[in-house]
Amino acid sequence: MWHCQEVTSTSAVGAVRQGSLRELNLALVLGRIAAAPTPPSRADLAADTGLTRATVSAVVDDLINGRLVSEAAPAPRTGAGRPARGLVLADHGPAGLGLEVNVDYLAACVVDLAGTVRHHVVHRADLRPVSPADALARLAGLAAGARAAADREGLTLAGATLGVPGLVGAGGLVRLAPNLGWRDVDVPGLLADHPPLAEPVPGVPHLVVDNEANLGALGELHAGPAGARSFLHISGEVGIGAGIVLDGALFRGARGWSGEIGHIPIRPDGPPCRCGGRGCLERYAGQEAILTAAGLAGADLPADIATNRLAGLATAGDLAACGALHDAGTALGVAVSAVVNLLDLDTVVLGGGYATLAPWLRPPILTELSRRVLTTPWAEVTVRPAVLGPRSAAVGGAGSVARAIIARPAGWLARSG
Amino acid sequence: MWHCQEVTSTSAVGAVRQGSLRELNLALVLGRIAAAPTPPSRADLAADTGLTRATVSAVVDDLINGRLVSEAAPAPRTGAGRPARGLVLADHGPAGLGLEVNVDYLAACVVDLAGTVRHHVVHRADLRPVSPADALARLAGLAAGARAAADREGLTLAGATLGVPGLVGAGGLVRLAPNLGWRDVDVPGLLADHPPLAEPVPGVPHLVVDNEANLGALGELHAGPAGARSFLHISGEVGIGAGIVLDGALFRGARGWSGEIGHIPIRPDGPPCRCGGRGCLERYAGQEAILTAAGLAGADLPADIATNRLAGLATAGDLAACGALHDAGTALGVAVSAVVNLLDLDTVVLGGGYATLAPWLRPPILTELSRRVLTTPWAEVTVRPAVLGPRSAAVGGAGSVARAIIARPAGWLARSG
DNA sequence: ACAATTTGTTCAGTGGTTGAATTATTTGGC
DNA sequence: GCCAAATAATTCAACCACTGAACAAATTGT
Repeated sequence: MWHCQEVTSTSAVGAVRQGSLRELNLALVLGRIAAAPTPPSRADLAADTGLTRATVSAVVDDLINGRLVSEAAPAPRTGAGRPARGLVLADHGPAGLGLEVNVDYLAACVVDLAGTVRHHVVHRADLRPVSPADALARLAGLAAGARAAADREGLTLAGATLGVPGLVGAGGLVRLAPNLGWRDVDVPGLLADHPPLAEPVPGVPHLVVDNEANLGALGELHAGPAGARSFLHISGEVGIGAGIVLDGALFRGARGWSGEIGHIPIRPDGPPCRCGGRGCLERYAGQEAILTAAGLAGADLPADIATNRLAGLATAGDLAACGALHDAGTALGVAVSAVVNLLDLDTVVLGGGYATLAPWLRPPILTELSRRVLTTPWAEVTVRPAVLGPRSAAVGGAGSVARAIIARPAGWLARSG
Repeated sequence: MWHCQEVTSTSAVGAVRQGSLRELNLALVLGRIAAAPTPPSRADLAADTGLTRATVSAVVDDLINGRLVSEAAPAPRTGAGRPARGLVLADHGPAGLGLEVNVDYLAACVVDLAGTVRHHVVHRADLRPVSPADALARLAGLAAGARAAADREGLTLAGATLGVPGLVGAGGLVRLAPNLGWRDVDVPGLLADHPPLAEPVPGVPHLVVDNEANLGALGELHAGPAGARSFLHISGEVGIGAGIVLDGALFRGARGWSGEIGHIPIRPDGPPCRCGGRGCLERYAGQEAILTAAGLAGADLPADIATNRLAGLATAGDLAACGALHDAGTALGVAVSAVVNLLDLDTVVLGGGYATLAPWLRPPILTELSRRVLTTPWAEVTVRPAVLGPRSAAVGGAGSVARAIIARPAGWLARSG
């Protein structure tokens, strides 16, 4: 008579008109095709979704005609019966364009519906002395190349996402990117001079500008293990950012500025931080702090080179390097303990520069977690490096465009008939 | 050509069958009636939702027949035309039962669809020496009284929610309620001996057991200002818990154990905490810490009496009391800064015992926030006491049952025809 | 009294799902 | 080699819920 069960709060969706039924079922079926480990048949989908086979057939026809799905060999089966036709996401339909501006490189990539990276270019350059307009002009060049590559592959770019290392406000305005030296840069305005980078598709924004750590988290969500629905993705660059994925969706906060984990207070009376606070995490686990403690501060190397050298020293057993990483990991562990106590996450992903340094950061983080997290006796917390490695923002951004189409295929289908 | 806009991740809803259309529109229309500041007419709802007036009429007929909605005087209007008939949530339909077991009281209340508290009983008793079975037996007595009250008012109890000050696992198992002395208590099992407290309604669980701070947050969500969609509700009792509301939904975490803000590390090398960590917030801002600092530790008073006395001393300008509250507020401010940096929340609600102490806690919290939150220059953070006051969990739990029916009215309508 | 206006209902029409029957294509037994 | 069994996919009449327009109802203002 008594039993307990959660009521998942039905998110108040808008008006449900007549045609919404088809829209919803297109999204439902396409989502199942995307999530299936092997190419499902129409019959599998009918059994899986609860729709009738007739409806699934009609829906799948629409998806195939719209170049979102194509037929392939199904999962092998034994026994009698007409063989199934497997359904997979099309490799010749829409694709997402991912862009990234960071302190010492530009990147562009193209990701198709299945999440496969079909094109990826990284252009190394120190962007700090370059004006935002010039940096974005160079980026537009990379984007044009990516578009040509997409055309060659038979893909249609349906939207673009740009990652920047900073706070992004409404309308793509970059409020503050301290390590790039940007302040109140109107990115869409500056990119408007260049030819548009994607076809207009209803429901998919032409250009989204987002924090680099957020996009890294999205990349991890789609490229990482399928079960990971809630996790913290920490991006250790010059600053420390974090993308928070809750229940399979990026959580952006009231104004889109969530994830500023670098300024969580570790020691309230610690050394002052440029943010105005004291004892922020960045002062203990930021790139500068780690390199200084490891004795690599004077070299003034590009970030990725310095990180690799640090990893090399630590592998060789260098005491200063190991000590620096241990201390940084301990500080990270204190901050992550706060986050896990607050949000009850079961997974923490080390991304950005931390992806390379994960072997040394992980043990002290786990030590602090086991010491400070209340629920440790009942539940493990997994700490692992990002599967996409240190430069995941562009891929994550491009993937998020592809996922937007999978989440709402009706927009793409309405594009041109 | 370039513009920026978020793609809200369409949460993958289950199968969308034929009848789902009606289910969704029932929820849509009922939700608008619940959210409207004044009783809307059918025509208002049609304009508001985008459905046709014909559809709205049909949907409203179902809702009225199912005793979820009733007609009332509409908002006054000037000008010509047939007068509208206003629609309000029924005061004679389903209602939620809210229960709470806390350290020094039991509570039961009945909340109707509109969120009105129709019955509320608080039974003061020190529950620490009482066995869980006895405590729940007493609670069942209060619940029976609440059910009788609901019958007298013409209400039908559609579900119950029980709040406890501790970690709740799957199936309503209370893993740990330290201040109550409970460990691995099977609450639904112990309550099964007593007559069921609510009618079975599809889609509404008979009994949900949840953390008291979570329920307080839900109460705040529904009783507080309509605009508050994301906030942190801090419940300061013997321990310090928090309920996190994100985008209008309670965030429970991977295992339902989110909100353990009391064990966020404030000073990593601070005094040891009973959780095994060091320098946890609870050691600086927990009830015991505050009362000790204020010189009220020896009195061994019930929590609410002690809190009121402390507030009295602070009002009178007592230096020890003011200093204790200032220090506690500062520690809270450090922890809240971490949370706001991480989640970018725009509102923090002081609940539980903190509701009474808010006038003294607020200033030091704001000071720390302005110092430590990166986005302070662009965005204010509101810190305010809970509108439901210090004993909000039972009301919040009962309200969540009512909201579950509003979110999915089809279950209630299918109940008996 | 009557036009204007707004609300709410009725009703034929339509889009999309349903469920059963039908066709298509393979395996396995005789 | 042929046929029964089995599974996949399609076709089609029925049905459900929404749509849009016409209509009835109830009030205000001239």
